[in-house]
Amino acid sequence: MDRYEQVIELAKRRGFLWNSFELYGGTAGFYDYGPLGSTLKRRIEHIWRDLYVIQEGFLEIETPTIGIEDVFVASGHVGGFSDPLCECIKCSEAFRADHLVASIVEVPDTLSNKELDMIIKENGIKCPECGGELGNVYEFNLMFKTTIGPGSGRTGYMRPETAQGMFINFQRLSRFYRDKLPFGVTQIGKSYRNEISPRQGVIRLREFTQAEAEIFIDPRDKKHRDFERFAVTIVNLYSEEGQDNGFVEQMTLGDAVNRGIVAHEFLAYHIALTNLFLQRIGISQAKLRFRQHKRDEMAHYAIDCWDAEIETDRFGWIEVVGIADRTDYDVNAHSKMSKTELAVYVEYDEPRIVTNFMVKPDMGKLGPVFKGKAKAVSEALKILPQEELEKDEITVVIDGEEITVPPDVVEFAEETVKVSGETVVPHVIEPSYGIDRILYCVMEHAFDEEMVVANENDENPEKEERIVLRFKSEVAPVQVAVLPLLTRSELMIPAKEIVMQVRERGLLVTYDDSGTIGRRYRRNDEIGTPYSITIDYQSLDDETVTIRDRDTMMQVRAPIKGISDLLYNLVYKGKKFETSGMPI
RNA sequence: GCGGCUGUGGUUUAGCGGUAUGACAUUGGCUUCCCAAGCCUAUAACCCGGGUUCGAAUCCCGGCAGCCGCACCA
Repeated sequence: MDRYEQVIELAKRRGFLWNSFELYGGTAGFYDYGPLGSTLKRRIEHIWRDLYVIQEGFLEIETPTIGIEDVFVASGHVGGFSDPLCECIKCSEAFRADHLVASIVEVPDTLSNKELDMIIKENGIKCPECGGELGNVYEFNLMFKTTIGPGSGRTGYMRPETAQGMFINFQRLSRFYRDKLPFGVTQIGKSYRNEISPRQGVIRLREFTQAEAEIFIDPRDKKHRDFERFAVTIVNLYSEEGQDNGFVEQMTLGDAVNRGIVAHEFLAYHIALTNLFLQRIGISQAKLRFRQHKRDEMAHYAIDCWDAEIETDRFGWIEVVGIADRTDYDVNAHSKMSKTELAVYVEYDEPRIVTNFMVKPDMGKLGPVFKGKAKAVSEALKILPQEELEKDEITVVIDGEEITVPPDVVEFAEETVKVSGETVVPHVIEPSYGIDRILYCVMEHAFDEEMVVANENDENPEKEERIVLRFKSEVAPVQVAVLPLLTRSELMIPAKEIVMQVRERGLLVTYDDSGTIGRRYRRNDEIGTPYSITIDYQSLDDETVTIRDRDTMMQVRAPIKGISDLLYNLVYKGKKFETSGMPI
């Protein structure tokens, strides 16, 4: 059994996650989160919210998981979120049609399917595997399609990313932030991709949870005002150059920006923030790196893109976060599709005096002469240069028709105006997290087996295996277990009182009196409960209980009074276990 | 989507033509019991559908799912 199997087996058995629809045989690409998995996921999301929503001030929104067709036409997903596939008639092998013609055409990804078909036939391209005839090129789109409303309805798609919901709300969000760049917005929610053949369990799902931030910044200034905070943070950078030459560099983000490895401060700041988040939830530094997208794999609209990658036992390095500079691509795309200006007016520090050449067609005269074409004529006049307008006869071309305009219908002059700012289409920095993958990595990195002495009092102590999930206490689903040493009412009653007290403090606590104390400790080790409270007969004499630390199995004794505050500080405030009571 | 291997209680595993073996876990109980102890008790399984057969978990076909390889992963 490899580590993946061990983790998945534990996850299934102890209620973290399992394949969906098991009752009916299951379907690949869908997973259920059980009671502990859901809680773990919420805690990871909660820390994400703390960093992005509370600390950074990128407030959260929620938009539908179904989108209308226009949205994804504009975003390019209807046309582009698909690949032209081509199957061999003989051996049924499927190939990317654009890859097949790559040696013949320079820009194969711009061709239509018909063009691809033609090129394949004309050049007699055969199946690279068996040499058989190739079938027609077809598109496989990875979006789930649906119908909105009854009957033929209106086409809708399950969103393939939460991002579009934020872009299309640009105007309202910009107004919410009083039209000041930079501003950010976040969304945590489900996205959907109809993967051809999802494998690798929770690593590649058809329905998955994303946590995304879209940060709208001034394209002319990609410095970050708080960059100092992370300038000395050291991360593992796997740059384009590093990938070509096979090295990963540890360096400060300040150096990375200065040396031009990371495009700019804003992107570097968000690499640091991702680094901080992943370590806070328990990803080990040694198994975390940031890989730069190589020029040819980067989406055409991005300037620079870094993936946070986590090393796993079975799958190697997997991508869990993408941090991209998406430029103004999306905002422009939606602006064009919706015919709405999506931009921010940015005032200059000092107003500028600008001399402009102004053209004012007289619509009162143009209207009666040109009737329906008047508007087109006026637009054409506006873009004419001064020397054309100074001629005795002005000619413009409307729909290929040459039209002569008398000079008296248009006034023009040079005007000096005060310009106090300009409209700017913001660029977007996007950290995009795959929460499900991250959750799996947190479980795998927390998973540990160790050999411990079974019975300390035994003369020849035997070692036995202990499975423990070493979760950071902040993400552990169950935070405290309360265990009466024996199933005796004199111990059970005070134990239940402690449960109530700890619950009041907002901690997730379980009560367990079934089986021996050792078994109950191990049960809690296996689900990663960081602290266990045990009530014994001494508790009845002096109002104290023992607290056991999951990782070291050490115990201290502390008073029942104030135990909930103590536990809260242990779980959330980094209080040291050794200073939490009398050592035993 | 293609090829190979696989599918038995919650988990893991034996059986491979006559309704199923064991382990761990789980339930209830006993025991002043601090690291999966012991004793008693109870619950629980042949992936789904079709075929062959007197009889199928076992053989055959199809489906679904998992693993490995190929392809795919904007």
